[in-house]
Amino acid sequence: MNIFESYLKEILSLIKKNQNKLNLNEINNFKGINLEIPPVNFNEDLSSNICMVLAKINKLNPNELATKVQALIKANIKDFKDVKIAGPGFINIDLSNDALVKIINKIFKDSSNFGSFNSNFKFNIEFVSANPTGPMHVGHCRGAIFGDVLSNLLKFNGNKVTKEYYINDYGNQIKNFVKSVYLRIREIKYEEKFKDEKDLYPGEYIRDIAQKILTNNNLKFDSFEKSFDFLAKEALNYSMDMIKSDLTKLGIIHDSFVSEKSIVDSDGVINAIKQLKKTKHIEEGYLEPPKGEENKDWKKIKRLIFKSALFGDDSNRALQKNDGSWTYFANDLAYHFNKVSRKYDKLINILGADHTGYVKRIEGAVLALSGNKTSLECKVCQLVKLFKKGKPFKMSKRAGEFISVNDLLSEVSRDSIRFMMLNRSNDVELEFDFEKVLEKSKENPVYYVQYCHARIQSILRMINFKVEKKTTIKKIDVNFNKYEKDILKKIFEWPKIIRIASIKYEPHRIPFYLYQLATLFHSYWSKGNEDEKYKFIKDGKVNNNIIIIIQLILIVLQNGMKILNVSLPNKM
RNA sequence: GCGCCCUUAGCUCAGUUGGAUAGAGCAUCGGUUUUCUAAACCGAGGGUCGUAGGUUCGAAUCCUUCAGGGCGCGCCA
Repeated sequence: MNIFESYLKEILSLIKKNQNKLNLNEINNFKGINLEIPPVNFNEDLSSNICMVLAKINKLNPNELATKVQALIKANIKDFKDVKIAGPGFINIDLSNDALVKIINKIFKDSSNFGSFNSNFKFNIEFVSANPTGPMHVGHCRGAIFGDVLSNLLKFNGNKVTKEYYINDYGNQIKNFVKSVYLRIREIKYEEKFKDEKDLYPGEYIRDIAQKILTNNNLKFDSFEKSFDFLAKEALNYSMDMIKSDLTKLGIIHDSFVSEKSIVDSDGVINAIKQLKKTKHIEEGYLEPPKGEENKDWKKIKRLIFKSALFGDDSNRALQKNDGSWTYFANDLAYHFNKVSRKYDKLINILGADHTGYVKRIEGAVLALSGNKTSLECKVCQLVKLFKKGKPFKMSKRAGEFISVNDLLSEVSRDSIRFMMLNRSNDVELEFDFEKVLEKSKENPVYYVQYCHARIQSILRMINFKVEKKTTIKKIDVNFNKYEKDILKKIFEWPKIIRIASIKYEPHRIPFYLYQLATLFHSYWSKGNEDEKYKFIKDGKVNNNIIIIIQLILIVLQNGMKILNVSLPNKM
């Protein structure tokens, strides 16, 4: 819903009609022309760069053009109270009260969709995909919440979104994981000492899994090889249950879980390779030795190679190991071929910072596999730096020392974690101060926004006012005061925030915006402390302007927090 | 060495896909509760937007150079 689109159209058609008078030859390229809320220091309701853009294309003086356009608009568009020229050629517009009423009614009419714009794509967003070898830790949280909120945001605009989790239940890591469980079982059942070898998982949760398996089964577990298939299935189930339970507690529910093993077992790799051989993206050949540290396992052997260098990757990538078995990347090709075959319009992967080097090859792979029909965009979330008592706190699953999501959730509310993890752009590192997040105070932005909602609900309770879904207003009794106007302008900005957040896949813009909106409200509210005339409630009543304003704020808070999936308490 | 990301107030960060006088929070200093929720508000100080060029009516934003920091650079997953 673009609430100013109709005005922009009116202006454009007016200009087209008067093209000759305005000396405009080129008029078909309207790219970059906008009509939006001016910066805070300006009092006008709307602002357009139209004259500057058109003047550039037609090689005219922007100010002269603006003077003519100003006269045209003034004479023809009734909803505008005043039209001014400012700066290098901006057209600034004051709306009439009638126009404000129209816009506000538009918002009220379809309040639960206020801010969304029509979009109808089929998305697949893959996120979390934490290895099923242990519980989720704090670092996983960021990508998890990012992906979840991005999904909500895209759905808000009318897209269809599949939230997907890729289970890496294949390969050496799983072997080591299952071996760890096996050894813990031996420890419990036969009192054998747990050997702390370097690739094993020493974490306490492994013992829990072992214990659960023992409780439910009366097998001997006298050979690792013989027990493997059974143990792998059981241990992975317990592990995934842990992860799913953590995700649920964070408010995240995936629509789809895809197993790497099942992809490989159903000849997925072979099919993907067949496809890529057709398109000549795969060849048999030799690779250069790896550049970083020396690798004693490296062998110069003829093997299948994906030509990822065609897509900007540093080098081509091996699909087979020394023994001819598939690499992780080969399996991933199969998985993404599977995604492509499910006919999505757009694929998104949310990755951790340690996977940046992987982006080009996998994005290239999707283009190759789909014949350029499907695009994959990888969003990389930078590290979460955990601080404890002023010192960085390192997490390592291998070492078994980490703060799990479960630990975190036992002390910090889900709301705070969700809001906090989105309070930075995904491109920058996030400092997550354990102590700070534990504080339930103004340090924590989520409380500030929730408090805004609680205050509004308190007012509504006080005057016994019931908010109706589809309300309308007929006119505005008195002009909005400057505080109300500032809030209105912020409200009118909401669709733009949503649009940009959606286009750029940047959900962090939402918490930032909501915080700003809450600031304006708290500020206005407090004016009543200084000046009696700004008190909201007088003789048990609230004037119409305030009723309008707080209902609008409610709409935005509700739509925004619904996307974030953070609660809005009525009382605090 | 190569790739990706970052560099904006003392600190942590926003910044509208090129717009007008670059903004918040924290910290510092000073104010506001017999009053609708002080979990709040108001005011003050604080900036060569890392450096040097370029593109144009206009650059924190785009291009190039250099410097500093982070992540990665397997035939691990």
